[in-house]
Amino acid sequence: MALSREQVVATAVDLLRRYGLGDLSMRRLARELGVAPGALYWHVANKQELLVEVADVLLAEIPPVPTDRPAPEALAGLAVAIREALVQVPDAADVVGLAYAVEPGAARALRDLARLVHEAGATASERDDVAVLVVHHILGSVAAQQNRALAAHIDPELPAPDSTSEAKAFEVGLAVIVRGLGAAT
Amino acid sequence: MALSREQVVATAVDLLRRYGLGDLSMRRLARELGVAPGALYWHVANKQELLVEVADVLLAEIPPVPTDRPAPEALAGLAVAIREALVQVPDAADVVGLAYAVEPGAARALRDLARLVHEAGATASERDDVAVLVVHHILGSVAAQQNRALAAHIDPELPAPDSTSEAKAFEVGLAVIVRGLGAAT
DNA sequence: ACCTGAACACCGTTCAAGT
DNA sequence: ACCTGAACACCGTTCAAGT
Repeated sequence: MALSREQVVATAVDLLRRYGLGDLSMRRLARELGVAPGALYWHVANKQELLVEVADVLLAEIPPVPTDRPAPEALAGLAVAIREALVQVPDAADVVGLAYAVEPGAARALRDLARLVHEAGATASERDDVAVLVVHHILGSVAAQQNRALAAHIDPELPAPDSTSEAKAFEVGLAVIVRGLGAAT
Repeated sequence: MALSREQVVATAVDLLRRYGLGDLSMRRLARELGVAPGALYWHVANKQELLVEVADVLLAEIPPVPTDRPAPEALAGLAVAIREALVQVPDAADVVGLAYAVEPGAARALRDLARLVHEAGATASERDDVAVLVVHHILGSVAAQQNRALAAHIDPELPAPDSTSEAKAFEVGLAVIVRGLGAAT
């Protein structure tokens, strides 16, 4: 049976989850699918396009935000949920960062985030800029925790990151942003 | 005359400035220096160590912050200065992000930033977390602007980023953070 | 001490030719 | 329509051997 674009993307996600971006090469992916490397280029224009698709899959898995809570709470909840989903996937910050640069509004989760920023008190002119700030905070926090885990793995002298306190550090920054929104001039 | 570690790092910085990270390979760097690729490994353990040195050079060039202004102003001024310096250098966000993950307190500019966050009203417990937030905001903003410039270069349909409005978007996010600091609970 | 030559195990991408 | 085979132009890193 012929290969499909969906199959290529799904296997790429699987490879990323299991071994990280370093092992997500076009050649490795082709081997995993039992085809020649060139075959992939029938289904996907190039590696960058593939990675954008991979990011979309990761972001699509984030549960939609409940509609009954006040906006600042819902915003914080969604940001935490996105961070939690991404921190499980090796190099997720790099992959999503690339996708976000290419097409910022592609994923529903990120559009919801922008909307909640607005409802939490950002003026119309601030809205997009603050949404970007929150996304950067999420991706930065994910990358930082994963980098510390990697460093601890290589050098056993270093302490392994405690995911609870990493999450807490993230929420401190998030709280500052939300407070800043409320205290608009 | 023998090669020196400083010479290797300086040429790496030059290559990054002129052609970006894609052309900063160990082999390309060796060619530029007129030596065999293996020669570099006498002066530098591996590519990652080299990139950390490159980041340190970039950050060392940022002018120290004047001491006479109030902390929130000085903080904003320094953040803008760091962003401005890095946005000139292709892929600077990736390089500095890597270095920051490996050794967060290495560069004077970043230590100053953490100190000013404290003086601008962060409690002792918030201090480091908010400094991290500001660094992520800077690196995210730099990466975003450079990515848009790249996208516009590839696809001439897209608008080239206007550096003034990019800077303004950055300052909006920064202002939210500073306000959030002042409005501590 | 410092460097070369040569190798090892890889990359992303293209494209004529096959089915 | 979909894929193979083979190539092109690269990577980072190691290490015996040379000076």
